[in-house]
Amino acid sequence: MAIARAVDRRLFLLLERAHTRVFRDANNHLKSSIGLTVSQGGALFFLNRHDGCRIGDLALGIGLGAPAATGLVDRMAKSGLVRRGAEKDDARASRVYLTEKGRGLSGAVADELKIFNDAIAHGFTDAEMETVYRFLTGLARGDYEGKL
Amino acid sequence: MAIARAVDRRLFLLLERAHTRVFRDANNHLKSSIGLTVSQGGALFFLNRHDGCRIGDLALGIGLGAPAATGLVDRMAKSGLVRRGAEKDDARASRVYLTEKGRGLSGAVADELKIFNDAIAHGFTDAEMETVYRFLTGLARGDYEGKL
DNA sequence: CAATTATTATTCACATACAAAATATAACAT
DNA sequence: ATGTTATATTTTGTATGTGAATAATAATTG
Repeated sequence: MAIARAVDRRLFLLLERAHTRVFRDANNHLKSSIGLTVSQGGALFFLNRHDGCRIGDLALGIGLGAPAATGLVDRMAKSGLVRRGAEKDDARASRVYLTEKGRGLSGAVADELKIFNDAIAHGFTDAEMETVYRFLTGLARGDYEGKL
Repeated sequence: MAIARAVDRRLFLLLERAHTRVFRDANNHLKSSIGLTVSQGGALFFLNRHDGCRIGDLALGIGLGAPAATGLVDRMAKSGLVRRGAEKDDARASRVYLTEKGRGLSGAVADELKIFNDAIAHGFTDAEMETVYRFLTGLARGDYEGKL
């Protein structure tokens, strides 16, 4: 276990590096192909199947805090991808709707995501990717928190 | 492959979510335990074995672009973790040295990273973690770029 | 019904990262 | 030596995320 010990001290930092690199590349890729950032593309992808959801649902749905979702929607509204709408029965809430432009682009986002996903998974068997999915899903869900 | 197809369209977004969640928790954890952010902790961890390196080496070493490293060192210098030093033979370059405070904290950072790494890897066999490492290492190295 | 508590979203101050451009210096070539 | 090219870092402008505090409204409770 001598080698594993040296390595496991870097697992978290490795995740950071992997994310930084992939996020940077994906942003450049997406910006040049359809003119969107990764965050906005992800939001569009979510909204495509939850059009008209609340800001809070969007935040939950893509794993962000409320302030991040507010800002994201602001920027997306400014560039004409979505519009805000009021909630009939609750004046606190506000809903997010795709615009024509936003809906149009969401298809392209899905295509680009497919390309990126395929590239990332290349060289791994289905069984291996199953493990990777389980790992990432556990992280996204915060499964590790009980072990801290 | 019907299910896999639906899933693989989300691999990249899953990575985003995993990162957002882990980064947020790790930041809170590190801030309350030793008063540092994850980025600053990672830099400290690197500097502990590359004390006096150039800004560019730090950027490369932790996988950041040069502007990000500049800003990180600025903030760390402001909070007394590192100091900048000139490079004798090259007036363009500048070196980064740990302060007493910085060196003292770098040990605590390593300990906290160990805790986080163990929690994150919990529930996976060595063989499974081997796959995860290979996956993340490939991402950090940009192996996928040829497949785009 | 009035007072308290909960919810939904936003604002604020800050840290982080990027790309592109600017600065400064070094190295090289003519 | 001088003009060009390469290198190292910083500056600028934008996007993103956080936590804490605020506002506005809803729901509950006494």
